[in-house]
Amino acid sequence: MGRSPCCDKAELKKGPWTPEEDQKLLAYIEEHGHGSWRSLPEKAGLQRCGKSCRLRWTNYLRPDIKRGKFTVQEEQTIIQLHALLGNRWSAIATHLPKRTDNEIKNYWNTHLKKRLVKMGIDPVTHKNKNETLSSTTGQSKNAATLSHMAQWESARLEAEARLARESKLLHLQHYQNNNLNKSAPQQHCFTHKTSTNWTKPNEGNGDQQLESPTSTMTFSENLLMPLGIPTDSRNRNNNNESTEIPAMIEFAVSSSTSSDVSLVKEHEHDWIRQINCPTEGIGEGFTSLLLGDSVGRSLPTGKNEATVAGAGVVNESEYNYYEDNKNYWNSILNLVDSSPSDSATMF
DNA sequence: AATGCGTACAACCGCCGTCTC
DNA sequence: AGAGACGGCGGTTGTACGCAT
Repeated sequence: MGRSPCCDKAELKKGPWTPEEDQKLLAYIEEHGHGSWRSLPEKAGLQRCGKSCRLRWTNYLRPDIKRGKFTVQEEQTIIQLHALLGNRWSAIATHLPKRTDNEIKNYWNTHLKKRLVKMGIDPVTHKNKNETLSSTTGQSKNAATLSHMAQWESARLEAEARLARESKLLHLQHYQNNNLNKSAPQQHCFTHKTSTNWTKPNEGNGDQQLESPTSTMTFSENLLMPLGIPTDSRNRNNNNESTEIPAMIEFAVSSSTSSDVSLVKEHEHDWIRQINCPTEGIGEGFTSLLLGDSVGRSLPTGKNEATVAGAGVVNESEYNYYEDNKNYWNSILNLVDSSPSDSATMF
């Protein structure tokens, strides 16, 4: 019954990884793929638990990780997604290419959360704290709205997970069919072209030519497009103009099976309807988050230039970015709520 | 120069759903 | 069927670092 224990914890090393350990892990995965994490440390000559190896790989050594400062756009995305998903870092990370859930989580806790608090925004509800305190009757509605949003997003994630499983199976079958003649079964967890010049994630120019479809969810490349992980997030509209299609929209458009759609549809209208009512519920808080002083450093006021606490001056590109974001969320709402009679404009 | 404090982030911990035997 | 390992996830902690005093 069951399996043998993962590792003999008594002899395992803990704490920070040394460059030598990193090198061993990298070299092993480069050659063999990670395979079973449980057996990896022994094969790679590491005195580490498999779990520790996996974390080191996924959070630090993976070649497709972008490190360093988060851009304003990334910050906005995190805030927006956090408002929608809460502390579901892995889900948020799937919409931020090359960022790990751990990194996003850390960044939220050390930067964004504090920034929102300073601005008087509740980092949990994303509502202005004054509004939260003043509207006791609105609290239940807010909770209901959040609940509906959570239901909707849960349904979406459920469908996403199912699709991932199905696609993984398909991909595995495809891989097996194409590799019957190969002797050693290799993990296809990433594709790495430069086999000799590994650079540590903190090094290099951030545009390393390392191709890897590996996300924190370890999808194959076949999965990235339907799940909206931007292998190429550019899309064309009717006028053949390049437009940024939000990841969630891509997902909704291209990957939902009929059952998935119905699953999602069960929940979507309730909270969309509530979001459409701008005087109550999360819509208000969210709108104020995006329009008001919360992320004001990238938003213009009525004046030529706006300076916000610790933020600096808003320039034209930032204003355009705001406009993009406005369109982003309107697009999400319009797409999700596909009924032509309902125009889901919240900004 | 020494000390204290705050910040950032890598790494660990524990839980949970899934999978394997 | 069910025990137990695996892998993923979110929360928390430990520690290195920078800055102020």
